[in-house]
Amino acid sequence: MTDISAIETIRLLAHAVKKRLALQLEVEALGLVPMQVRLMKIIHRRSPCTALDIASFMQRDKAQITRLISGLLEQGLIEKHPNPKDKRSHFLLLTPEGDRIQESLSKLIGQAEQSMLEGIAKKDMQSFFTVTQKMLKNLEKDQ
Amino acid sequence: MTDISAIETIRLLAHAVKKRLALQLEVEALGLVPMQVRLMKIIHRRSPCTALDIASFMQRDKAQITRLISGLLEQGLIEKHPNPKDKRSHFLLLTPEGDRIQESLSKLIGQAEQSMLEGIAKKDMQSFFTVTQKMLKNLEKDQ
DNA sequence: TTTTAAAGGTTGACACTATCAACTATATTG
DNA sequence: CAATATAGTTGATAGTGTCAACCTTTAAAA
Repeated sequence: MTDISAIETIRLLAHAVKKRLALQLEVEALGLVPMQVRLMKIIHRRSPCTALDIASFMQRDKAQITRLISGLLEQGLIEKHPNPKDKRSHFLLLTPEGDRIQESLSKLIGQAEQSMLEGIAKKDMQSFFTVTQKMLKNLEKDQ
Repeated sequence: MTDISAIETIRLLAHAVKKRLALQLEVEALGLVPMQVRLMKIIHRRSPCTALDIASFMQRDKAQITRLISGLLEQGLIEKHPNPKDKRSHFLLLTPEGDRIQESLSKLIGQAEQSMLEGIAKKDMQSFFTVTQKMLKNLEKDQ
């Protein structure tokens, strides 16, 4: 079927990415689900980082993020630190073990990304990011 | 958080699209789930169309597609016709009611897509399709 | 200063999405 | 003709996702 819409293209691409990375994660057998890996990346990159920050960035329900965080806490991959400015909230940080796993998975995901981008010119990727940021902005406005 | 990866961009975009369309679908109150709407579009566009065709196009498990099809059959939106060449298989077609709903939803989704693409130059969209097709091809090769 | 409203996070409940395995009937291959 | 593969179905289960209600804390309003 040729000539599919932008929306359908985005869906197919996202699903292909998801399957590709789920396969890899299964191979690593770390007992993590894909969403947890994403959280670890966010916690790694952003400091300080709260559940609300994550929910906001990923545009997900707080309930879902709370559950994913619980799982990571149980596995000793992250820890909670009190937020000095707000007793309700806590800062999330990777433990040494969490950091090690995050690094390792990041390498693998980076490789998968490189593979996905093979043969695509840098300027085309720049255009891709410009376009997708605009799409996101438009979708945000629609809400 | 700036400078996110292509993979994370794709995920965020797909989720934003999903939420946007799920909201709209809820407003229409048709008793359909988002995946069923996608199936109806595929059945509308492709003739003949089998469960396998859909599973293949969407890269999903046959079991999932079978269940989605069941739901659409129950709601009288599609019907099965025997495949003269293969007794195991059947051709799927929209009923008049299904066609009407498909047309109606297509208009709405088209509008949502137009809204999402507002302010994006035609040549940039062409580049977007070129890039995403290449990404899909690369991901396929990886499997 | 007190009252009211909102917010950060949690828990219960439930729906949607998704895959794997095993199965039956049919088609294909050797 | 026998063996193998396939189209679709069903059972089972996991992952994703949201809504509502709640508690404690913070912020805003009176």
